[in-house]
Amino acid sequence: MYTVAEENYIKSIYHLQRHQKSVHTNDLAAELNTRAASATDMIKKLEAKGLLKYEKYYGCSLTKSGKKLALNIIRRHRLWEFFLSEKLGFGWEEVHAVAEQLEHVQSDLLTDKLDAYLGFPRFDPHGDPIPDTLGNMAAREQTPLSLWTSQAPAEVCGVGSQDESFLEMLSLKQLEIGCRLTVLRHFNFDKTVELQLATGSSFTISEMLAKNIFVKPVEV
Amino acid sequence: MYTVAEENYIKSIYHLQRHQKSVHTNDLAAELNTRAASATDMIKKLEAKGLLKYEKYYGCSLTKSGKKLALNIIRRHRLWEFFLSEKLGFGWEEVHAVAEQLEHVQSDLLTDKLDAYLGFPRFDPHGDPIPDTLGNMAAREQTPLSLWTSQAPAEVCGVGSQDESFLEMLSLKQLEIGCRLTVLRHFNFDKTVELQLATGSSFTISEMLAKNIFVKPVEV
DNA sequence: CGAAATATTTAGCCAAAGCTAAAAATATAT
DNA sequence: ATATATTTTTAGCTTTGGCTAAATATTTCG
Ligand SMILES: [Mn+2]
Ligand SMILES: [Mn+2]
Ligand SMILES: [Mn+2]
Ligand SMILES: [Mn+2]
Repeated sequence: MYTVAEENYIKSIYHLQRHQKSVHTNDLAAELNTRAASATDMIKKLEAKGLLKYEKYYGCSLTKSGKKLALNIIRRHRLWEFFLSEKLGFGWEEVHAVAEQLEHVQSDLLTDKLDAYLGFPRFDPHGDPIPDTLGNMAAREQTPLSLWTSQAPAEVCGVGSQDESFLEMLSLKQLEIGCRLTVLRHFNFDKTVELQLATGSSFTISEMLAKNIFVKPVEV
Repeated sequence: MYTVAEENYIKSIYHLQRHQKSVHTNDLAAELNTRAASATDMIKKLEAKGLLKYEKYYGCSLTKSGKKLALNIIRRHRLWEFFLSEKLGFGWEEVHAVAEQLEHVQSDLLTDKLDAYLGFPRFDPHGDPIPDTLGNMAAREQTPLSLWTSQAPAEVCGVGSQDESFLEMLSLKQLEIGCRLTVLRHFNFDKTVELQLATGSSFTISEMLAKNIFVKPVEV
């Protein structure tokens, strides 16, 4: 149906659209490690296929059918990540790269059978919600630790990057999905955050790290 | 490492090589549903990469490293077929098409973890042996029913085609891998074969069918 | 406002993998 | 042994998805 390149563009546009209303050529090119000229070309092709709306020099945004396709690709990606992590024993820093390939296997039957086999999981190993067949998914709560001011205990429920070294660092510091902690204080000078794990150990993390760890209130 | 097209050529050449010493351009093109001119082009590219030896107007044959690659692709293909059939509940006539896509996911870690997860299976759902990491696999016994003259009970252990309608027909006639039967007689006139299942029911199958069902003596 | 900087598009390339039609080599048949 | 048929290769074209460099539009700043 769609080429790998087309699917990668659609997925990237979808992700960029969460932050901007309209997706700019340069941002898209950066996201896909390609050049603006190439992005412009592909945007035109995707518009011709009715997957997005495009206004010259302004940007593009997905149509209904573009969004539907994006959600299907994201569904495949996250289901495979869950499979790799849960069934095959991959580390959460390893799954993304392999899922980038697996997400392009086109078979709705496969996707749905995989979903059922995995027990209809609602979140991938990074805490991102998995869309169902219709494209519905859990709303993501993503308060970054950098903005978490409450004294109440918090639970790590997501991460803001798929970077391998970032995820490895989190594992090393025992900061994985589901882990509980309290924020002891925010240092205003350099925006570092001091926190304490449920295990008792406490330490300080950089602003960059704090921005990429999402937490939610601990369920009662 | 290698493109999908390259991998498909290598795999086809490997399969054709079982029958001919040297693989001819036309046969290769037919196998891949493409044209002789395209096959010639790709053969040259693959020779430049050291995967095969090529003599103009004569044909080509895989080098050591070409064979190694072919076995790795076949390993991936058959492991995925086993996964789809065994874990996801696909029918044996459905797995081949999906495995054609999955076989091109390139990650040795994935292949090996999948192998372990599946319990190191030795045969795929069609009875074809699965190569291990080193490329070793069980020898296949493939006496077609058309040549099985013994009165002794035989066990179905392989099929000679991946065609969906063929495999569906076999399921319908209860002729699946592992099934036991005895050959009652060969009709010389039209080469049809009369056989009897372990269930007691007996019927006659066409020459074409008989040629594509492989059997072996029942283990004692 | 107008100049400089930045963003985007266009034009003109390239490589991969396919195709058709024509040329060349090989095989077959009279 | 020559003529015919088949197979294979070559030449030239197409599409997809890249690229660079130049042109054009937009934004920002003095
Ligand atoms: Mn991912
Ligand atoms: Mn991808
Ligand atoms: Mn198969
Ligand atoms: Mn394939």
